[in-house]
Amino acid sequence: MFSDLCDTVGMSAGSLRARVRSEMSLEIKEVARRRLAVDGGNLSLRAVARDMGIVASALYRYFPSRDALITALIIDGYEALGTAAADAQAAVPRDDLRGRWLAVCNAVRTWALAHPAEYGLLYGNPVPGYAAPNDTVAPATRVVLLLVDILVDGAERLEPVPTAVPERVRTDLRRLIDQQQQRDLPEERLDRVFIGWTHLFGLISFECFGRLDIMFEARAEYFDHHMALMADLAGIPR
Amino acid sequence: MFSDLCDTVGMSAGSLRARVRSEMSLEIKEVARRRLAVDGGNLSLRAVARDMGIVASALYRYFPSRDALITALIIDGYEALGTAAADAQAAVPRDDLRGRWLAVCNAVRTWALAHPAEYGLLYGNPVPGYAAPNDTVAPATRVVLLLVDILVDGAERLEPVPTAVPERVRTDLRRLIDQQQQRDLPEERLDRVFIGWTHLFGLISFECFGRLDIMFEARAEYFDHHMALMADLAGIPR
DNA sequence: AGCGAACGAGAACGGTGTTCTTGACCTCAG
DNA sequence: CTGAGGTCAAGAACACCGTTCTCGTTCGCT
Repeated sequence: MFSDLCDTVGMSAGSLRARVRSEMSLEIKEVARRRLAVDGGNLSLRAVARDMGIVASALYRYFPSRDALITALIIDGYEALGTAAADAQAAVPRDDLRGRWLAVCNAVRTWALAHPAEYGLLYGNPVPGYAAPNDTVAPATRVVLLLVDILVDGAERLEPVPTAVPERVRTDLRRLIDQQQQRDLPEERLDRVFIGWTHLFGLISFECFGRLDIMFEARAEYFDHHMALMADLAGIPR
Repeated sequence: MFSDLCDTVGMSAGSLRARVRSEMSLEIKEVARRRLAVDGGNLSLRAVARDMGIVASALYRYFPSRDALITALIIDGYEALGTAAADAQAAVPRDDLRGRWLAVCNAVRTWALAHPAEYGLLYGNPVPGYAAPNDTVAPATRVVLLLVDILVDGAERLEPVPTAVPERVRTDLRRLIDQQQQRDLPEERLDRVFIGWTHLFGLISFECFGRLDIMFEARAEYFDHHMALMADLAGIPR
């Protein structure tokens, strides 16, 4: 999206100017991520600029506003998270459905615990006054699509799942299936994916936001236990 | 906690001063809640003061800092949410276990959708630089305790639940059971309560933070569908 | 009746995001 | 090779923000 910006400003794509410009954008985001990790959710442009030995207004050459920078961080975050999950899954044999399911879940948890502030950006409170632009919805779907892939891949080996899904919910599911061109995915199976997806991020948010701190010590086992149950619900054989 | 403050400052408990003081505190919180509902997560003391026709520094007579005001709002929020859930459950016949379960879940969802900014305060990102004081943990447990109550009340009518719970998780559960003096609650049953509890807030956070907006239209049915499944998992008979 | 505490106003400090102007620099066309 | 135009960082400025402090005023209790 910011490469677009370069073009609109009238810089030829491969020019040296454009290269240092994009490197500068990368460094700004990198420093911002570090600040985010240190300070928590409130990102200060002036602090980022200070860390770079630069004045705050200079950042506006690269990002039109603080929200734009945050948006870029969010997109990068979704992509990093999606990549981490995809890589973890790729390391598991393709026919080990349960292994892939748990690998994805654990990768998401690991990434979230390693980048709590970024995770909060992605899955916590919407930033006030800030409406997530459409650019964020595509990267945001990567994790759930990974889960879908697992069930599509192993379709014939899955255990049957109850078909009782409320009619209007089934309609929504049908629409989503059509949008994603996954014609051979039954609604009740996608339903179970969404149940696992909801639970995955519900539990990680609880852990990441500190709600389990005083309750559970064996948080890794607790997480695996939950996600194994979700795999059961999705009909993934043991 | 702020009545304590009054005492420490040296005001006799029932005095007129103390009364107008506590009324003032109430009004500040009320105005702050309205601001929160309008502006979203970022609460501005100056805006609150402006709404009250008062100067910002005057607020410091009643709350020692912005964090303290937010803490008060959080505690009030937990209590309002807990009360809403308890009231909804009380309106259902005591032996209708599933009805009570769904009533609690729906009450939480309804409250969250009616007070999204407050819900974000309670269950979203931890406020940056702000560590939840211990005063908030007790009110925060009310909802899950309501769910526990349902299963304890109907213990003999519940369907059996798999006893396979990882050892270290079982230890955590055992400790929680002892802390809450619920000696007759099996670990695997409490486990299922926590699964439902996690899913409840996971799904509501998704909905409240807008993650379901473009995916599901039948959100109420979707929610009921999920929570009914959680009731199944907890062994609540149909 | 008078003392002292609580109060609200206001100024001040250091922080924030954002805008605008200014001057230096680089790149490319003539 | 020179000049024009675009890009850049800097800095001042503006309007906010939380917080602290000081200053009269007010008001309740003894």
